[in-house]
Amino acid sequence: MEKNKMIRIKDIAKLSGVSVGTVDRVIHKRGKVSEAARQKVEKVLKEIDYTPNLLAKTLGSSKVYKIALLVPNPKQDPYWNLSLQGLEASKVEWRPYHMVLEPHFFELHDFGSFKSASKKLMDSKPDAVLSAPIFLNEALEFFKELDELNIPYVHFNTMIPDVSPLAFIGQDLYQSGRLGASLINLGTDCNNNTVSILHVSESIQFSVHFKEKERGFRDYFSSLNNGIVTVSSVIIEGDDMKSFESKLIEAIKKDKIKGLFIPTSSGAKLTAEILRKNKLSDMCIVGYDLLEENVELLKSGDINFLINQNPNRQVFRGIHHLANLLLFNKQAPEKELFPLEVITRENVDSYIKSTIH
Amino acid sequence: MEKNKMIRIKDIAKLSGVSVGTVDRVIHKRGKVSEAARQKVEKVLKEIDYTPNLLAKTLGSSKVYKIALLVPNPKQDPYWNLSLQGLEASKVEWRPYHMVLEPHFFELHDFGSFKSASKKLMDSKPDAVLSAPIFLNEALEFFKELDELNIPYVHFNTMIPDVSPLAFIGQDLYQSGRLGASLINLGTDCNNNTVSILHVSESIQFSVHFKEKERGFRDYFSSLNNGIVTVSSVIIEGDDMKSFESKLIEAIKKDKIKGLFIPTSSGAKLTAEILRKNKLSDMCIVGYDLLEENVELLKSGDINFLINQNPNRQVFRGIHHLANLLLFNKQAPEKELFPLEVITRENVDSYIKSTIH
DNA sequence: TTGAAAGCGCTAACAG
DNA sequence: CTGTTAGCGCTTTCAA
Repeated sequence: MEKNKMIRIKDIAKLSGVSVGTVDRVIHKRGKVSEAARQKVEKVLKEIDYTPNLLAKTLGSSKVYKIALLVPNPKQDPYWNLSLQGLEASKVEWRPYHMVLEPHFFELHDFGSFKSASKKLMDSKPDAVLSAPIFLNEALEFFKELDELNIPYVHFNTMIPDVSPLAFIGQDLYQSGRLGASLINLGTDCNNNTVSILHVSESIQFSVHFKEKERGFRDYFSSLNNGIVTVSSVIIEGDDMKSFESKLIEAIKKDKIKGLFIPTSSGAKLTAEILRKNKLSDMCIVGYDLLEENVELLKSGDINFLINQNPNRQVFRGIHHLANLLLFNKQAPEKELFPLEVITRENVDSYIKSTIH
Repeated sequence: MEKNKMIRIKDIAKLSGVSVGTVDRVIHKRGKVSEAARQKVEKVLKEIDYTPNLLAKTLGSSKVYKIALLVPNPKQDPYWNLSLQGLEASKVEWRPYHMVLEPHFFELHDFGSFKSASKKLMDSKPDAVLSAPIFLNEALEFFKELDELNIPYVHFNTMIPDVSPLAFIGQDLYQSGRLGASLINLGTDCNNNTVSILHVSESIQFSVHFKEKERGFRDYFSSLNNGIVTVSSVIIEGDDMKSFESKLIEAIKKDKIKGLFIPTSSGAKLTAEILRKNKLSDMCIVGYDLLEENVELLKSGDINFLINQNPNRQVFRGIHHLANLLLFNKQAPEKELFPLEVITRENVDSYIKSTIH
């Protein structure tokens, strides 16, 4: 079944008639090898299937790898706080392999703080970077810089154009929108309804993210042929929060809205409070992510579904790929798409209890 | 932040005034240590926080651990085939740590084959066992034997009484039944319906499993106060397959069944085929697990929901716990409950694509 | 440009 | 009973 013995550098050395030192130099391209020796070794390497022993490798080496994280300040937004939990899990996972993980935070609505955070990050000379690509265009120069210095980086949460990270970790946002639509379709009893997508104080920087979800949402309903469902959209801008309530209520009354799709994780709570206050309880609401407040709302029946983006695991996997690259030189898949998890009142506890996930 | 240096056996030796050999003997309780030396070392151990370096440990040791798996023959049932995929993932995960994983199969309906498989398993002298506890009572003596030999074992899939494995990995089956009920409740348009749980050729051995699901299913509907839903149950026994069709159709007609809950992963296909043949399309069906056939049915709209039990990951986690025990002496949690994953036509692809999960 | 050799932290065999 | 020592496979000097 299994190969009898693992092949060691020593074996390769013997086979190619050189010393272990030379083999090591060839494998790691550390130069200082004659053309003749290099060819002999590479010939052998081609013929056999050598996998270095990770244990011996990190035990024998003093090199410490540093992976830097660049994310919005978790104190500002519970969503990013969730993602940070993945960092802690990663720390214990990789500590044995000399991997140091350092988060760098910036303020969501302050480009200046992004500038300075990314500067500090670069100063720390990381071997790799995991980043949530906020401030899209403005941050392009940051990714350029990483490219130039040959520092590998992985993106998560939102896929952005014109950048080619080593990998992207996240969900299919279009499909996420479709799923949200299908859940609302399930939850609203009859046809002949209006449903609406509610954009509540979304950062402009994320427009791609929410546009994709909206596209999926609308496509789902327009491809539905059994009933007439109208899709509208309500937009609540950044400092519009005072008029949020009146605007929302007005739209609901005018369009007879029966279903609300809220693509921001923190929008559900604001909305549910308004609906409750105005005694509008026959509404089907789909929100995002297992924030504590959202879990409450699900249990109390104020909202009907959540779609879980699993930000903590996104970070965990992002670091996994980076570590694998640094340690084994193993290429990550270009895209790792996460499952679109449907959370209801009846399965939410099972998600919260499952520690790992 | 981090401790400056990791503490090594060498340090402990110096602190307690003995040699590394003695420290090693104390730590591993290999005897051959004088009371005086033991006390000195243990005093130091108590004061500092020593964590052995796993890399050095497995590198320096020739010990190979063997974990045996005892599961139904995957060729007989696609469900168990899924679970076996977790084995392959575990193999690559743990190979670097000298962990050998060996499956042992038995036939689902043949107690004799269970006997001989478990016998062979014991003969292979495993260091730990992961098992799906089929043949409940009949297998008790097997677990007794493991207890006596002090071989740790973990159960997955179904929790059984009167046995205390190191850990149980699986789902809350009662809640799973409730979830199934809630999905059917969503999927059937109006109230005043009959819904039914369909027991199709379930192994008697699993009765606990299905009883729990049924209990949750019934409880959900009886706690519902907004509509009158009647719950019936249709039982198709092992060799009753010829009369399956007539029996099912008869029940549907008689009770005006609008929703079917099918707690076996392989039951959905049989049922869906019959319904399609008899042109009964306005039925809400909830089945289990991402068998290829079930995925097809979900996509074609013949069934409405699947609840994913994630058997492959159950195996993966079970082995994870066992390996952690053998390697680090790290205790596993008594129960690891998995999230109850809701699969619909709109998110099924996202689950299939996500390799890891 | 090369080979030899000294670690990395732990285990296990071997003399005392 | 106890200390010493030779590996485990790889990295990283250091001479040659």
